[in-house]
Amino acid sequence: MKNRDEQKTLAKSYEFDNVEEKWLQRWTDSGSFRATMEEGKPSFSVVIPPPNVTGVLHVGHALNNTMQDVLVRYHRMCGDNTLWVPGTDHAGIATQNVVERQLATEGKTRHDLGREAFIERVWDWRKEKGGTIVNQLKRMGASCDWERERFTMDEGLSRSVREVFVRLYKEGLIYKGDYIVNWCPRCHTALADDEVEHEDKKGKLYHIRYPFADGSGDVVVATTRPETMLGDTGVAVHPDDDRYSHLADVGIKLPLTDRTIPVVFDHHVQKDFGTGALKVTPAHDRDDYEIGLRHSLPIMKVMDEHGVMNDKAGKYAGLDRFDCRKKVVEDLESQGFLVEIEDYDHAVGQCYRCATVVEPTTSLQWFVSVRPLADKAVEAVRDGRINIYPKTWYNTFYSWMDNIRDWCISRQIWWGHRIPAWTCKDCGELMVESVDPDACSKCGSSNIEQETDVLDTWFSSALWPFSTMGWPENTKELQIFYPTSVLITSFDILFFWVARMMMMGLHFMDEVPFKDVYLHALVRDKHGKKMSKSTGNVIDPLVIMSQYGTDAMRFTLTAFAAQGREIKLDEERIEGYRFFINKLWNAARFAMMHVEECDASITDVVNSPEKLPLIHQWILSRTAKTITDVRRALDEYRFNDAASVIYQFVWHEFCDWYLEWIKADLFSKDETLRDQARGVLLYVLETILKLIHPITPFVTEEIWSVLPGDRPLLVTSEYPVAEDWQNENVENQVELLMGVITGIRNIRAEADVHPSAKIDAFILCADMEKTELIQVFVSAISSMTRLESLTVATEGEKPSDAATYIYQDLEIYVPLKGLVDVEKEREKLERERNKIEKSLKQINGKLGNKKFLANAPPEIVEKEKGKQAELEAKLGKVAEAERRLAEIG
RNA sequence: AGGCGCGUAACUCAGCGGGAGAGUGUCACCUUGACAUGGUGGAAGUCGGCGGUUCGAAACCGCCCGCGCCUACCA
Repeated sequence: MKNRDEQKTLAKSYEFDNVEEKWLQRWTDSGSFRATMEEGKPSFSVVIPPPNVTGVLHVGHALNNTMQDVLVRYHRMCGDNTLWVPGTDHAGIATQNVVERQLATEGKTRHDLGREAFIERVWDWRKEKGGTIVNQLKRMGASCDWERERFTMDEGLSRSVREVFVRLYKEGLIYKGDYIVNWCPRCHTALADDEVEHEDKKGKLYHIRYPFADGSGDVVVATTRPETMLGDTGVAVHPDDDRYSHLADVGIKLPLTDRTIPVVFDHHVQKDFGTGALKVTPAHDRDDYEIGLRHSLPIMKVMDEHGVMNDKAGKYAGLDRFDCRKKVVEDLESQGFLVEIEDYDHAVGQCYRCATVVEPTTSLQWFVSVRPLADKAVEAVRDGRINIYPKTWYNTFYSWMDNIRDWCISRQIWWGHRIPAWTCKDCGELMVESVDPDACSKCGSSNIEQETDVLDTWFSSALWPFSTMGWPENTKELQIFYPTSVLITSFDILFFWVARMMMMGLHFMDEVPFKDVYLHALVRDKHGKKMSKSTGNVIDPLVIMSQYGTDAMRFTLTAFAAQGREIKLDEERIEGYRFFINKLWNAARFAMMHVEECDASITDVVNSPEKLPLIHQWILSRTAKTITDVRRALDEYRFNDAASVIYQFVWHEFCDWYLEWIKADLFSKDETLRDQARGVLLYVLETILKLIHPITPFVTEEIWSVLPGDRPLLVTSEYPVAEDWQNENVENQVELLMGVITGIRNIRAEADVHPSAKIDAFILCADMEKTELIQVFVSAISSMTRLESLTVATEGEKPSDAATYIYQDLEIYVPLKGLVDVEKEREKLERERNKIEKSLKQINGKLGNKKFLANAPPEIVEKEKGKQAELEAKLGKVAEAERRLAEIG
């Protein structure tokens, strides 16, 4: 695998540029990301949330795909049949808008081209620009099976869409009807409820006087949209509202028109809002529409699809809806109907694609009856076939599903899956077929016409988990990889997408589309603000990757991905994690100095750890623990925990302690000691590389490639399995030695002893076992604390004129030959004593409390007693040191 | 209006019933045979407030104060 000429000394610091490019190429060339489908292996599959084909990688994508890639790489290394399906979404309105804008620069509209030519133009655009986001995902190292890339408009997926539509129609779950929908006057299309975004806006509330037809009085109504009054077909009041009970037979003379409209009684009206009277415009308001239905009020549309007033608006015809509003208000005022204008903040619905104010309007649309589908989805979540992480989303999910309305799936645009429905122009028969018909199925006429509407983009993405695997064919992929293992996506498309996948998957596959759903937070700036171009606080992952390297970005995102919290991303943190990558790099560089010429089999020494010196047993114990913790964290989607466990282990255990500790052995003339050190060192380094590879694939693969021996690529190596090496006794012993070392270093630092100055130290400890242990490690301790000599005894003369440090029941003394700053030393001891006394007081309080002794579990009581004894011993030592200090002073 | 979430060291956050933690920053000292993108040591917190449950609360419950987000048919 490795060529001789590739072997090189590792550079002094990690330079990612060439490394990243190189490995992207090799992973691809070696087919490492290709899904395997071997018999008898567990399978792990993920489908990517398909980014819009118009998309450009933003930090949300970066987070989402890092998380997926971490899991996918982890499971691939675990030996599972692993599939990650990549692809993009045709993004109906968004893509059409992009191409329309392009046409606009040529002074054309899509109507100039006509439907077919326009669609061709969109395909051209896609061929040219549609690969952008895919290439950016590749650059991140996303280990998708790129040969299986799908597009929601490609042939296979379009077939699935058509099949689903036809089946749902034949089952009676798709219907066509004239209903009120959200209409975008700019996009000229209907929008689903969740495609409308609500934003609080400052508006006005207009109070208008509606006189009775018989001139006997009037009623005042309030509205934020006075122009819609032209379409009013009634006034509604609450049936129990005494103020209006006499109006049953009185008509209303609608101002500015010559129409008379009835008063109806409806429970929907809030008695205490305004005057308790509501104007009813069934054609332009969802609630009014429903009131209208209940009372058989006529539906009168006064606007066209551009949001311009139509003939029904009388003299206002031709005015834009907002101009009309002004004019209507003027006229009402001049004719004395306007009572009052009040400032009023309220939520205004806007198109999620173009932010145009949405106009609720009745029109002929296609709908899915979602209730039966939604019930199945809810059931699957309730009985645990689908788990949602973090748990907090269950409530939101259920309440949304309980209130779900039929889904409007038709869109009056051109780019998308055209609805497979034909109408016979002769007999009016409606045909919905999976194969294009050429004649009417009823009268045989060939004078038939296909529906011009296309389907909501989310209709095709709802099928994504099975359509990408070849449905409706029963493919091997479906057998092995469906249901997928986990869906990782942002919470904001829980309903747009996740819920609909559940419905479609359960309905057509009779099985959930994924077993787990992990909903991650949105990435915000370091102050918690939404990133936006206008605020200028956008963190661009492409810039980050160039500046800090892809691994640093991936590690940062992984470390930030705690469940259920918004992610505040701070560029400084990315820099910090880049230092970590460099730290790992240098640790490897150091290791290479010692193992470069060795045979890879030197790691065999770990097979009998009990024969190894203590420090190696210690690092192997810690390694086993780390493997266990990382695996568990990844299995439970605790990405941040996985990252921090690794960070802590690599930096603070492997580098800070282990590498420093074994230097002596590595340079030793004793071959056994040296080879043991080399072997364990190489083993632990290999394990670390494997452990972190899913998070930081590039740097680990690079280091791996220069390690001794012929080795397959890291990306397809086996993920570490924890051996039975955890050893509490070993860890306690090393902990004690570390305490001693820290104590001596502390004395040196506090006493301002120059780091290179060699000094003597004494340790007194009554515990035989401990003193013996320390005896064995005198040389290691001395070299790590730069001692001239270290004397250990169970009892003996306490050196005078010495700085002191108390650790457990040990007294550590460093004689300073008149250099002891008595005052400083006294303060230090006092601080120490205060600290001990404080905790001791707490513990004594507990142990003196009968209720505590009676109620607390015995092991807790024991633990507290142990702590008490330890603290008392330590307090004794401190007191003694203080006494001696007083003698000197 | 309802729902959800968050307030822990200067900053960003972890911990979510048994001795207050990490990273960054900060201070002091240090180019010791991988790393100054480094090492060693230190300082730093009434865990938003008030009550309650408990032998024991940063954690559980209630209320309050601040801050986000989502949903909603008060026109």
